[in-house]
Amino acid sequence: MNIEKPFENIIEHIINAGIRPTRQRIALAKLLFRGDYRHVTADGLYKEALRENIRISIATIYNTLHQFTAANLLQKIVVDSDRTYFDTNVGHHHHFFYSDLGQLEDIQNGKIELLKLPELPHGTKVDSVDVLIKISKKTI
Amino acid sequence: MNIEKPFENIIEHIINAGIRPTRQRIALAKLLFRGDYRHVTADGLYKEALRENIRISIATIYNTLHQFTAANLLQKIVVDSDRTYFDTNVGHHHHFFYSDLGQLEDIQNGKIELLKLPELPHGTKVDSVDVLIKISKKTI
DNA sequence: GTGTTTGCAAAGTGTTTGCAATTTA
DNA sequence: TAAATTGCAAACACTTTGCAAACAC
Repeated sequence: MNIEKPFENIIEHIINAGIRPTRQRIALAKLLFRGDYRHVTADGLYKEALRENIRISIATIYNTLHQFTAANLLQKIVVDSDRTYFDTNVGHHHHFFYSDLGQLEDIQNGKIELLKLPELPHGTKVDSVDVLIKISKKTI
Repeated sequence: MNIEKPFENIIEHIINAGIRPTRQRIALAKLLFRGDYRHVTADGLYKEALRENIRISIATIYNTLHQFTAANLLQKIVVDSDRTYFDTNVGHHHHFFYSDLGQLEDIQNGKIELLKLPELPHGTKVDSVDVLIKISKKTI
């Protein structure tokens, strides 16, 4: 059985990433990194923080999301042009997007495979390959 | 050899789509549908129109792009959260995105293949499957 | 003529920024 | 106490909207 000290681990986590563990950043890290992978938007995380009585401004939410992203604790996902999503799963993987709900869901690695990549335009290199499967409720 | 009347064809094109061929819409359609497939942004198309001495407002650019999209003359592509791209190629295909340049390029059909799609969450159906390959200039 | 479309300016949305006050090390 | 961070309000970029004037049929 694995005895954890989740709180300290999260602080270590962000310290190791070279980020000063301020009250706000610790609070957000606790929301983000305690448990399953998550997909959050700035506004969603802000509301969640308020609900949990974390005193924080939306500016700090944005700052923190970007710092965490720069430190590779989060990954930015582009799904629709209205809002930016951040994924706590920074490994390489693809996504379902529930168009109806505006919600992202990871596709397990290995559940999808790209056969045959096209040849790249001359003098370029691949930065990322992303598959996005948009889904919606089936109507009989 | 195929003798075309591109101007009339374009008008027919939008009339067939159930869109009234106003001066502005014809002008934009001529920019968009005369020749190779294109990827445009609202602002890019606006500047291009101004350069060609087409008197039009940015509001009308947006209206027209949306009407054309609703009529399936254009397809919206989500690449980055700062701007919306519209693709004159409405067939199913995937994209390269030059991160450096903010430019989209079609991947020829058949150049990429998805092997194995994941099973969908229960009660859902696929609306679209998009592959986006971000590329940038190779630095030796 | 009548209903549609245009263009302007104003409003809206999500995000970023400048800067004084606060907090961290 | 020096340097980094926060939070507010203002600024921003892109997009949408309300409405009177112009246009298409």
